[in-house]
Amino acid sequence: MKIGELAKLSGCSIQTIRYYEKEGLISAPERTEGNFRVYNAVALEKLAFIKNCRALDLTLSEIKRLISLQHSPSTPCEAVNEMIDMHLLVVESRIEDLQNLHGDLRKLRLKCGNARSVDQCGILGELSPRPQRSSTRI
Amino acid sequence: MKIGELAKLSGCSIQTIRYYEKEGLISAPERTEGNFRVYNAVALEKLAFIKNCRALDLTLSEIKRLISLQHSPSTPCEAVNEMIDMHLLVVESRIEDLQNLHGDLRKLRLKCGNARSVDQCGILGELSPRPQRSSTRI
DNA sequence: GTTACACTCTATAGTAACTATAGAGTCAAG
DNA sequence: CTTGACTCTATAGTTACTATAGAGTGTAAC
Ligand SMILES: [Zn+2]
Ligand SMILES: [Zn+2]
Ligand SMILES: [Zn+2]
Ligand SMILES: [Zn+2]
Repeated sequence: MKIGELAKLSGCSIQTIRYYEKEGLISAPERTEGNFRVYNAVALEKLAFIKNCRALDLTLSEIKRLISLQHSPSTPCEAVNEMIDMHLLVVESRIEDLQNLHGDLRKLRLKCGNARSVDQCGILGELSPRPQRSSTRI
Repeated sequence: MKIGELAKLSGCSIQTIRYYEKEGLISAPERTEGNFRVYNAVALEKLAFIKNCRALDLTLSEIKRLISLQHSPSTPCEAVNEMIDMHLLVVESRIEDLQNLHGDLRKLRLKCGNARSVDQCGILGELSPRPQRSSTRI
């Protein structure tokens, strides 16, 4: 099959497939006489693997590492476990950051009601630094 | 003050300050005879405003919009409220996505114990498409 | 006066993972 | 033989910076 069909079957765009090839995530396929790429079912599996990994938000370089690990099947798989563990930590800290952000945004949202003018806006007022509203200091 | 001092006081890097100027978030300051940028306290306040907004993950173009709103102080501030509301929705959906991802990663992590070889790795097995393990079909 | 040093200037390239073109070529059908 | 769908390469754009290179500025010591 040509790249268009592979794109449809895999759910990756044509440009993404060519990009993965350029980045070394999939191997360069055979070409027709007219220089068109020709793929087989194996290519589709490789793309599916990459898609699964991307759905877990693994980076392309992590995926590359996994692929290269697959090329030495008898080595221990510890590195895979570690990668997932690291990933879990990153995701957890991102969630925490976003939850803090969410709290900040909600507090900020409460600073302004409806139908004020820009210079009276509680939100903009909160975002602006306050040089002389220092009633808390003597 | 020159850009180095502003950078220290504001917590933005020198390059970031110049970048904000190029992007139109802060106005181009006066220059010395030797072509050095010269700032005053107002510039510091503008940077503080931008920093506050960035801490809430507002994009530079959203911040630009807020700044331009501040230039017409008597218009209603509805757009500000809407921006924050939109932002809350985006953050909420990102959190949800990440929590789903977290669940997926944890489930995946359980697929592999310790000290297997790469070709026996439960994680890699799960990430790979399974062409003939179709025991669920007839 | 010159030399060392810290600072600043512009312009450019890099980051991640694509997306979107431009302009040229391929190939089958009508 | 032309139309149209497809493909090719190469390049630029996305976001919010960061990191250079190479040149110039300004001040203080010697
Ligand atoms: Zn990772
Ligand atoms: Zn308001
Ligand atoms: Zn937003
Ligand atoms: Zn494993």
